[in-house]
Amino acid sequence: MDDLKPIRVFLEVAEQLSFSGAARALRMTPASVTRIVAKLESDLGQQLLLRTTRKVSLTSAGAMIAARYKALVAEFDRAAQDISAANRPDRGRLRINAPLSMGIRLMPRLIDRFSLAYPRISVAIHLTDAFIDIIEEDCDLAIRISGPPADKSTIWRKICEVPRRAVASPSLLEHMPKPGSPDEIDRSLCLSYGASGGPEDWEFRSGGQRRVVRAGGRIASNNGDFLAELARAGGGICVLPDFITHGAIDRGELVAILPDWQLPSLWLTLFYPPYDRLPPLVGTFANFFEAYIRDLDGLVFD
Amino acid sequence: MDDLKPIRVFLEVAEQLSFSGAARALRMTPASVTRIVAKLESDLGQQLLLRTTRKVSLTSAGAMIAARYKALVAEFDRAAQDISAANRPDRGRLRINAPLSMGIRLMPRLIDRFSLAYPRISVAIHLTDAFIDIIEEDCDLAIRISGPPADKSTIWRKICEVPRRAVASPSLLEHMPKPGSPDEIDRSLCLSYGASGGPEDWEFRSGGQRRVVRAGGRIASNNGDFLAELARAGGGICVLPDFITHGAIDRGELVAILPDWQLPSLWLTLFYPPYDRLPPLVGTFANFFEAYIRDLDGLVFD
DNA sequence: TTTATTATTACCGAAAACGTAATAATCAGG
DNA sequence: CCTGATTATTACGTTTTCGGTAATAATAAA
Repeated sequence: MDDLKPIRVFLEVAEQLSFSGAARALRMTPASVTRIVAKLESDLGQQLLLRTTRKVSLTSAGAMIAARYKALVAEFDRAAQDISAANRPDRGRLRINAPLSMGIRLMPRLIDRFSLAYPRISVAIHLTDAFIDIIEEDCDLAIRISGPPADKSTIWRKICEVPRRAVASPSLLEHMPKPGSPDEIDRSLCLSYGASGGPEDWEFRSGGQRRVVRAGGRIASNNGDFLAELARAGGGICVLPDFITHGAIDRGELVAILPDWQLPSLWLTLFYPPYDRLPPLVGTFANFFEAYIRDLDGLVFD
Repeated sequence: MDDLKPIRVFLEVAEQLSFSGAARALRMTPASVTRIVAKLESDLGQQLLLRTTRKVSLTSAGAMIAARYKALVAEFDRAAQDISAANRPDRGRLRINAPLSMGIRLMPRLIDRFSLAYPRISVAIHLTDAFIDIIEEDCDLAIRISGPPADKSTIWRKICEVPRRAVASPSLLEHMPKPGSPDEIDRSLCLSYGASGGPEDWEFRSGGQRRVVRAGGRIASNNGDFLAELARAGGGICVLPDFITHGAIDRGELVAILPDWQLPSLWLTLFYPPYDRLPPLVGTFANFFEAYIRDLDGLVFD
């Protein structure tokens, strides 16, 4: 009832006005053609063809139905062809998810280049800092900046590391003793970053030493740019990726504190939904993305 | 590859974003849904759905393909509905074949009435006196006037008899002795009717007597009206159905000769192609046709 | 009349579809 | 943290369907 094959067989018979001719054209036996057309007629409840052993012709109903189905089958084939043609690495639609601060700095130029290189690929960018459920969200690929991923239900690909440093405004530093070690940091001044609004652990390392500062100040935000602005205004100390702070540092609006102590880098990672095999389009973007980042000079986006 | 069922299943899953939900909606087991969708993905060579045990979502390709196929399946269903709705006795298209002389007199008014009674049926009338091969010609029903049919490859239905008589013009009769018996007819004056142009046998009966006149005059035609006109002009004697000659007889332009001798009537017959079962539309017309002829007063069409 | 081709049917083996049951993974609630 | 419920999936056995071969009846050409 839902099979196009009997319809195709009938159309071939209707065109050739011969069962055996249709059988030859479709590489099947005349017996099959007979059976299939007979079943189609039975299913439709109307006679489509008039046959003697020597002549075949269409009934009125048969002619009408053939015309109708011919157009429909052609449309179906066109759709099937489009669908298989769409399964190519250089055309189609991509839904990309990226974090806000990084997305605003990096993605516009990157997507512009990508779109130039692959004009047949359309891209939808969704920017959010939420820890999205990559499979519930409708996206083909998510860009995240975080620590090494632990989630096993997703596939990820590390692109590069994202160095961070602790920064504060010069004005703030004037009013407090310049810390020589993490232990000397005033924790009430620490602006913590995170979705929960809870405290954040800053793990400083220098040589063999390791100091953890629990940054649970009065102010927290899930947005790095907000924290950077706050720090620039003298509101506290925060730990942020360099790509957020380097502009302010160059202009002297922010100063790196504890320059001899390193913080563990975050990872710039591509997350995939649990594909059985990667769609060609996603692979195309992933490769482009990796190459673009590699060619950047030290993750300085703007 | 030509089956719509996997597509329907996929569309249901895509809509509900649930395999088991789709299974319930389609009255099948979740196992079947899984298998069918998996096979569809394999056939298309692309992943359509992302699934964990708890969440299902569409890939980019899946969303595109679902949209495309949804429209196509809807069209297919519409076509199927149209086709089954067309299988009704009161709508559709009829191709009718009728002989010329009779068709011109009878059919216009008949078809007009028919069309009024069945406004949803469209009719194509093909007029010809040729002995058509009803199955090679594209027609659903043929009206013929002839002797009792012998063809066994067609189905026929006798509607009524068509009386004939021998006629000539009054002027012709003035110049020859009025025949009292068929034997006295001048055979060189006999105009024969027939497709072949060959002689025609006229079988006169009166009481128990029987006389056969081989009408093989100098002039023959396959058109009754032509012969009637020729006879009216004094060109000879011919045997024609009353419906052709009665007008001229009423006006005195033709005169029936040998009024005491009867010629065997022809049959007005409906011929069907070798249907396994009669299409409803054809039955509708056949019944209408028979009733129309029955209500006519002595086959006087005009 | 003979021969060849046609559409059809019966029969049989192969392939596909289906349902049942079992399994692993995930979420909700106590 | 644990239990129960629901999910998608897979394995297995059965049933159904499909397809080819061969035989049959009918027709056209030679």
